[in-house]
Amino acid sequence: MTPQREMIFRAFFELGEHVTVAELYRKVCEKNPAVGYSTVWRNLKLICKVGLAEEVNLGDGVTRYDRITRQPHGHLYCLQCKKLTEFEMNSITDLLDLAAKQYDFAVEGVKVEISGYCRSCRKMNERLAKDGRTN
Amino acid sequence: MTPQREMIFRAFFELGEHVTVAELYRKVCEKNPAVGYSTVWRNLKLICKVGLAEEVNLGDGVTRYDRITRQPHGHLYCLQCKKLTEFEMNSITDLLDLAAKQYDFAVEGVKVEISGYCRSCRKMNERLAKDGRTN
DNA sequence: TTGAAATTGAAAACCGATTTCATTTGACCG
DNA sequence: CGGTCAAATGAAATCGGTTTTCAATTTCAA
Repeated sequence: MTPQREMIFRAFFELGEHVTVAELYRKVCEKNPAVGYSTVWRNLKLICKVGLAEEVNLGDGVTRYDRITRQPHGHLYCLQCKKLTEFEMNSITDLLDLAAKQYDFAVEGVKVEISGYCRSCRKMNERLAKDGRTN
Repeated sequence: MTPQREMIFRAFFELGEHVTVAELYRKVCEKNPAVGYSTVWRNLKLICKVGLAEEVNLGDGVTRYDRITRQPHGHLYCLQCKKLTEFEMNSITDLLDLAAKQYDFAVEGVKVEISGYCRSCRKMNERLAKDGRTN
């Protein structure tokens, strides 16, 4: 266990969910600017390999890393502000397991992503639309 | 409507689901090798923009394009043979809509991916394991 | 303490996605 | 029919995140 590794692991768990390599790298640099980007990347991969996190891919070009929590959860991804919100998914996983069983498929992981528009972005859009009309 | 565009649209719908840009490009080149890769890419994007397909991201580095079908469906992704299988998802989307509603989230799209091991890969692994033991 | 194995940092390589730009083409209007 | 102009194309360059390379350093067990 090198000091870099310890620092990276700590920083990862201090940060919230959905961490990117760049974010973690920035965080680690605050403590020790000498740590290399590739070291951060490799240790993030390691965290996944030992089962403490998993990669999340939203198709926006960057890989995020999610702590693996006791509760399976899905993601609400706002297409406008890009914010990621989690929702609990207990009842849904049962259904998914059932679906997989029909194909004799051994489930390792489940990813559910709902994309759309969050409340605050919709409100903002409504306001902007109104302003637009009155001008 | 240019001949390239028509050819690309046709080819996309002739190919099965989960098409990559490279696959479509190859397919189009069979008919007309003069068509450029970027044209294929741009038209694939266009197909998405007009609502005939959507991007699928499995985190393996390449973007796939799925025809939008009447039925919402999820994906079974075999971690070993990389094969993608679809499963019908009517009852599940109801639950997901419900979950989104609790966050006052306006749903645009839903993606469900189950990763794991398909039947045939598991069978093969069993066979290999047995062979290993008897040697 | 010592040597093998693991880890690190900097830089380069990689690779799919996307953009640039000069050129061609299609659609529309008179 | 021309003429024109916006849209589309093809080749090549660029972009940006990911991953690898490699020499130097560090860890750790014996």
